[in-house]
Amino acid sequence: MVTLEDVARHAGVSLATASRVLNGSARQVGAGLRAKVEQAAAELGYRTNVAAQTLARGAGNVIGLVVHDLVDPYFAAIADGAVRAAEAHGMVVMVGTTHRDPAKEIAYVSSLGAQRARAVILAGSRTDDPSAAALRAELDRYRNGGGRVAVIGQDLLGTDTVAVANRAGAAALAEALTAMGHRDFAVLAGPPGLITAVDRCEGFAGALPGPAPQIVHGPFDRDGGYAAARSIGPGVTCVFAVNDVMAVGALAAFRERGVRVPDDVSLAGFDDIATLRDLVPALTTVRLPLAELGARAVELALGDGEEPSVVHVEGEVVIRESVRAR
Amino acid sequence: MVTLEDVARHAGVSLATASRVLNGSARQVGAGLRAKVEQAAAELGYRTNVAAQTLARGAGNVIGLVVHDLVDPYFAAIADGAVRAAEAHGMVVMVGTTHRDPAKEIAYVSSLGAQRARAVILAGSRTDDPSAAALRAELDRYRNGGGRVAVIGQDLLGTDTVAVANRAGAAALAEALTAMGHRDFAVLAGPPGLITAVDRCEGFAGALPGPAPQIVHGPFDRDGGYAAARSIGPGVTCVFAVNDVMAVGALAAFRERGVRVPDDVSLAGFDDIATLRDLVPALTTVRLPLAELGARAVELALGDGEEPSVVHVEGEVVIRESVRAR
DNA sequence: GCATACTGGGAAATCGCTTTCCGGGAGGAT
DNA sequence: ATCCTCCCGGAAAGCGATTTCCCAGTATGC
Repeated sequence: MVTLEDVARHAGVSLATASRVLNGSARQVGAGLRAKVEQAAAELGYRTNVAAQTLARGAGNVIGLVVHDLVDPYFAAIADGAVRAAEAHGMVVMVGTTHRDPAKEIAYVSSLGAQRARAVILAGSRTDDPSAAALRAELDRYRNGGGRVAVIGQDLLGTDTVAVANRAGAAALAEALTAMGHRDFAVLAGPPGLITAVDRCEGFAGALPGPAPQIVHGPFDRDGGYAAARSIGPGVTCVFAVNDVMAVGALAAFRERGVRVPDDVSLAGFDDIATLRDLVPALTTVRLPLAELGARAVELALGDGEEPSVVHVEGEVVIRESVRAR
Repeated sequence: MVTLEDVARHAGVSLATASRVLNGSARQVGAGLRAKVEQAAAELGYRTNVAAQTLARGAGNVIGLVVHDLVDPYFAAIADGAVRAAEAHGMVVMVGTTHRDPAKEIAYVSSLGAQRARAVILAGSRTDDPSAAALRAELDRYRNGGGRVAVIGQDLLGTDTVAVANRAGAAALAEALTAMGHRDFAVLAGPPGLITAVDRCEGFAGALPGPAPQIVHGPFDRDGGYAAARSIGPGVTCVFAVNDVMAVGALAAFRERGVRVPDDVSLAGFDDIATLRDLVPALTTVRLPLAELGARAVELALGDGEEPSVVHVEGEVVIRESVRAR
């Protein structure tokens, strides 16, 4: 491998000068030497050793992104946004997938700390269980080492946050559905302890003028929606799944049982994942700018680093065929 | 940050011993000292500085994965498999997305080289255009620096490869469709220069006993399928899209124009992406073990490194509702 | 014309870890 | 008891950059 020293020798300058030319520095270098160094680097095919650079500088160019599941379109979209934004800043993204295991989330933060990652971004909502304390401890340690942390979702870790208006979005959806004549709702509410799920569920229920909705708990994924939909009691005219992948599962369950959407029951989700586009019927949902969430988190984490700041993002109700007025 | 030296001092041993205990080494360390070091590390909250380790060892624990688009379920599934496999080997994955720009692909390989990444995995098929030479040059340079390269798709870069039997899979599909009574086909063939697309198209066409299929070229993504489907001529009873996302687009186009699938025309894709599961009608396709592709590529790239080896993966025809016998 | 910046170049000290090499002590064979 | 191995601990030389000083040369202010 060609090292900086090789380049310097080849160009007939000192190591310091070569470094200043090739890897950016506050100091200026004269045009003549600068050209010589650049040419030498090109001829030799020099490539910076990022590990050495990271060691010397004390900070790397890696941004860590921790998601639950890359196959879930929700996280895929966020990751996409994050990768693009990182790229624009000359950073590169390392992804970890936890598959909803809090221990793995902690392990990833720890590993990213070891990498001296510039920032870590946590996507995917937290539960309120005891492992949260351990995660917080790990994050604190990471930050004490000079790292930055940004969270996508709820503002509860005391860090930079891209906060999603889950309650408001769900409430707006509830109002829209009510305005279309629905009164008897079921909510596929996800896991009882998952903050995002709880917020959406409560936001929705709180905005309902009529009777309290039927609440069905279950996993936060497609199969969770599928299972939950099968245990909805009678008399419901409209079902709200707290995220789109659950709604997709619910739709499959309805289809299998011969329940027609929207003729027999209306259905709405939350997130507006890309794959909804080709679903029949098209799914009513609350649109979130997913790629933007990822990108904003990156910007935040790369920001100047004063007080932890919170960016608020709102959802927009999108009514599609899966809901019919009563 | 607490360094290894801090730990060594705290434990009253030398740097070398601490290193051997904490970061794995061929050499043994006596039980007494080992315990002291471990305790000191725990008390101080020591965390290895990976950058320093990489520098000293000359090889890091990063695997680079370059895909076209994380939002495409095909790549998401591959990435998921790769991340899991990497994790099992104590490695971590850095993803880059090219959005089908060959220049970006090269840039990522270069950047991964600078990271001293242990291996880079290229997913997403290549074109046969001139930039291929530049990519090859960059890959060679990377390998000369001691890196490993694995490619998912076609065996044409002279590296470790997870080769997909595109021709055979498409041929098997053609036979299955023919056996169901179809004779008049259209192929949504993707871009003319894209190897994967060409292989699937030719494999399909070559296995057809009847007249040559109608070939419609277009982009390799959902919208490409949508557009291509709209320009299919009359008389066709069955359409083969060279990948699933294109088939999904085609389905949307048909639906909009009132063409019923499978009543008016049958439709098949290739890949068996996860999102097909909730499509109506369920899509006939050739199943590829996508996550496994990613995982196998990682194994290959981490293998002992003799001759470049090629793993062959076959597709399996899966007939679903979107195809009807004639 | 002289003191005072200011500019750009280079020598050398880090950064935190791995690993080679050296050496002392324990154990086995003769 | 002597000699040879092993075995394991430590000192120190890198790994490839960045950055702080130090310095000479030139520009600036009066």
